[in-house]
Amino acid sequence: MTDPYVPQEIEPKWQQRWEADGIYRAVVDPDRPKFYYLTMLPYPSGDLHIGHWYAMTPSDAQARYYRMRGYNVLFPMGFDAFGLPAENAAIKHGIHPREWTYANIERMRRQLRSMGAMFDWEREAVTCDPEYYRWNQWFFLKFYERGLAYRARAAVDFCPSCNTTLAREQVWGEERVCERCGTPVVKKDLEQWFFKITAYAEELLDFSQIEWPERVVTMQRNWIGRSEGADVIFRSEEGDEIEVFTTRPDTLWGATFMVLAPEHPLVEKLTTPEYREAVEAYQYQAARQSEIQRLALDKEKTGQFIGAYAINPVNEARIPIWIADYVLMTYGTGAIMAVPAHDERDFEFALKFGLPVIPVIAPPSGQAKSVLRAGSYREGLTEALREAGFAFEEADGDLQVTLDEADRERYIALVRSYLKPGTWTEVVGAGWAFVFADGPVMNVGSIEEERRILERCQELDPAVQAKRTVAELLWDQAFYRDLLFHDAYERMINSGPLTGTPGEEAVRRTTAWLEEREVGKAAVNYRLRDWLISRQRYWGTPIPIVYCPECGTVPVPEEELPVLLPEDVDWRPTGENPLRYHEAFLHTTCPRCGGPAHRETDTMDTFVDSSWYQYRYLSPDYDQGPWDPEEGAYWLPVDQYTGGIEHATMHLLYTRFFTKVLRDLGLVDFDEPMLRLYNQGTVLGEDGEKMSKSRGNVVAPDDLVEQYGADTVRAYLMFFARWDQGGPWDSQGIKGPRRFLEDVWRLVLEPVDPAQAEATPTEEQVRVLRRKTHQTIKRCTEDMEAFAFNTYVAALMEFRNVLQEAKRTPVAGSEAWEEAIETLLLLMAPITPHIAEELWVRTGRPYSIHQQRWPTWDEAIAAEETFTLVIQVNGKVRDRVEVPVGISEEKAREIALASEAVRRRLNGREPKRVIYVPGRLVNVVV
RNA sequence: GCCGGAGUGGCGGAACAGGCAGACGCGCGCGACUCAAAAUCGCGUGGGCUUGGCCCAUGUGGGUUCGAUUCCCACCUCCGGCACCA
Repeated sequence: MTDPYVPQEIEPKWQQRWEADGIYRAVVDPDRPKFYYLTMLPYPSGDLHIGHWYAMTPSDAQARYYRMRGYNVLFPMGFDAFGLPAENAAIKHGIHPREWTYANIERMRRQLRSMGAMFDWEREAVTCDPEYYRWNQWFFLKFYERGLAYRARAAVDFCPSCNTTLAREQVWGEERVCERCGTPVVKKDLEQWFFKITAYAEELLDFSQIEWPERVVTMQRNWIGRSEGADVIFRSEEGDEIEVFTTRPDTLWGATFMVLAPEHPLVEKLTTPEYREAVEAYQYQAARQSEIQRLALDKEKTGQFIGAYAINPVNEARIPIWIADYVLMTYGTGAIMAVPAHDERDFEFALKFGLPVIPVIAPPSGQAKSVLRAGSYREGLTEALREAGFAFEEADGDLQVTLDEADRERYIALVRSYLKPGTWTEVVGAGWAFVFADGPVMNVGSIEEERRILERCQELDPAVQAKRTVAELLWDQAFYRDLLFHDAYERMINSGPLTGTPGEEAVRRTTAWLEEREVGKAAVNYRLRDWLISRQRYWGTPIPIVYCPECGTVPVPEEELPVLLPEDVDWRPTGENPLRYHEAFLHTTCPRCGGPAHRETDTMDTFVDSSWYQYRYLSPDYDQGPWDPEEGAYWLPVDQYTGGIEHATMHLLYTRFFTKVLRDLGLVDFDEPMLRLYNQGTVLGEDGEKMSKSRGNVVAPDDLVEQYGADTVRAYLMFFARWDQGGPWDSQGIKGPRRFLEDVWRLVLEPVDPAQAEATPTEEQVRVLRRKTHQTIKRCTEDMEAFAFNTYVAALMEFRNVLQEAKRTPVAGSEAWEEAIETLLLLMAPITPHIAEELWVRTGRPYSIHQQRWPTWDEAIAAEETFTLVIQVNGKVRDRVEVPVGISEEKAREIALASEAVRRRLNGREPKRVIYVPGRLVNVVV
């Protein structure tokens, strides 16, 4: 009797043996090609989650695969050990964050070992070790020297629950919640430290050197948000420069007002006394509004005139200055020129507040519209219009005419002679013309003209006396509405010297024109903001800065690093940073003048730690630099990185930025930290929802290992879904992989029936088995390369099914059988390393299976001899015939036409067409 | 609103340079073993019908094609990201 499969016994045994033998130790070996395989490091929360297993075990399988393929693979692990939970635990339970963190790390190391992964533990790095964060400080100083770390006062996002500021990337979604705890953030005006990631905005948009998922690339691209346009300098009447950024310099002549962000620094100065009160009220309300997250979804525009005017530099037009919260201080210059005719938001604003609209770009349709109001024209006009070929419709006596822009003059001439005295009509198209019966044709081409037209209309018609602008007057005619606003790139009109410039040249020529006159220049603007790294918390890396009353802001000298986090601190129940009250930490001497000074008490965002951990892993004990350059020269950069998508615009952006700075510091000689990236999906609870303690749908890996063994858990995680998709956990489904392992156990260990063992297999039996063996190697190899772990396991299961059959035939025990078993075990080694090793060694093969070469397949052996020729009639399968692989087209057609099913449908007729797809099918078209 | 991704049996999922839809697994049904149950083994398992055969089936409706889960158009639903970005 074969002993049963007891993973609880064999798994710890092999884990210890592998570790004792150091078989996963990766050392620099210039003779072998290296492969740096990295998976995101966990936060030591206390317990390994099934999500960690889901992230790490398929990565481990692939790392093992590369190893078997002959690469020198480095697969390290560490802990992202600074952060809030440790500090919250301290406040709540009185345990020091250090103690809490290191105890958790100890526990998680044990749990990680139970995975049976090939981590090289001698490379482990823990980010809260002073020997780690010392280098965070060192990098900070380097950044500071280069002007890449700076302190500034700014309106920043603050999480009231975490009691600290956050980077823009760490505020999520429409509700603007804290990435960590989900609490809505508030704005605060604070002095904070920033890393100047915007200096690398352009380079960060270049993804040409990395193979990353399109999804991540798109998210980063959108996050950086590059737009091209021009900076234009407007001036207040008093001469203050007001710079705006616009992507549409070609619409400059249509700027009829300016809008500043409510918190724009010039507002204070420009506001006239009679508007001061109203402006301050608006500013107060706007600030409050952003705190309430503007939850009211009505996007109704609000704003306030500040009493001042600006001069449009292209036409000297005097335009009012407003403030409104739809202009953001954080984008561009915090001020805009408003072109209501060609910007939807400005249009809405202008209509609401009665600001003039001047069209300066011809509409894309090339059409114009005109309304002749009932009673404003004499008899015979309809006939005349018809005769002249103008299309129109009658609506309540009004005539609504749609004409080609080219016919504008002809139309005006015709209509004029029919207008009754004291009336007018409009032509709205490329420009808006007013045709007065007893006066000139007037064009809405400037603010003055707009005024004059409005006044004249009001004189003639009391009904329009309440209208504040021509646009408002025209808006009343629903027929005109689609022509009053558009944002197409088209021919410029009403634009002084540039009138007539075609759409495709408009932006470029206007920009050149601005540059000549020195009132503007081409500019690129980014949505990306600098990375706010200050955190008002204890459990993080102290920022190595000292404030001296004499010398100001002074960096701590390199040789004084690390600035140690003091141990003996008093916890504040509010979560307020205890460093601020730690006298010994706070008070220091100025490194420059030796006088009394005090330390910066903010600590760094923990994303600083994870921005370069892949380098520290190489030599976690090295003290001459952040890492040993010799190790770096061999292992870097990371060849394959795996982890969750949630870091797309945080960690994954920061680490790219960091690497580019390190390159500019001369520390690395490449541009990108991770050449290839793959994002796994998420394991959901059995109810299909995100796993959470409150839902009670959490799956604990320790229990699963206890019940099924690590190999089963690994195999199931790789089998149950596509890795990049993830899906709900199924406590029934895990039985499949467990049965698979038990079947393999018996398949390999239970002796073959002597009757079969002694019998000689037929050539056919041998050929069929070997074919399956080689086909399986091929499938598994391709699946492994493609991260298709689910079909990889499926292929192994299929192989198992075939072997179970074969074991009952004389092929069992043959050479082909041995080849099959050996192959099976080798292919299982990356997925289920323990059972593979156990069976490998038990069958007398040399330890360790994890030091064997990956099997190769022979195409000739893997090749099928026959295939199922599908016979279709009109595209529907009607018959199937097994035929040799090399069958000629002629022969295939013959077989198909001879098929009973085909003959019945043909019914003596000739087929219309016969389509032959080699190796697949014949389709008879009747 | 904009930008991505996805909709396939009872369930998880296979198969897409256009060519046998449902690999593999779970579950379920029947049978064997058992006093019995579990475990295990064998067989079956998309739906329907007038069942030696035929019809319908890959979110919905169209289209291209000899042939569409795969390509094109429109729409619906779900998930993710962004959201007054000038």
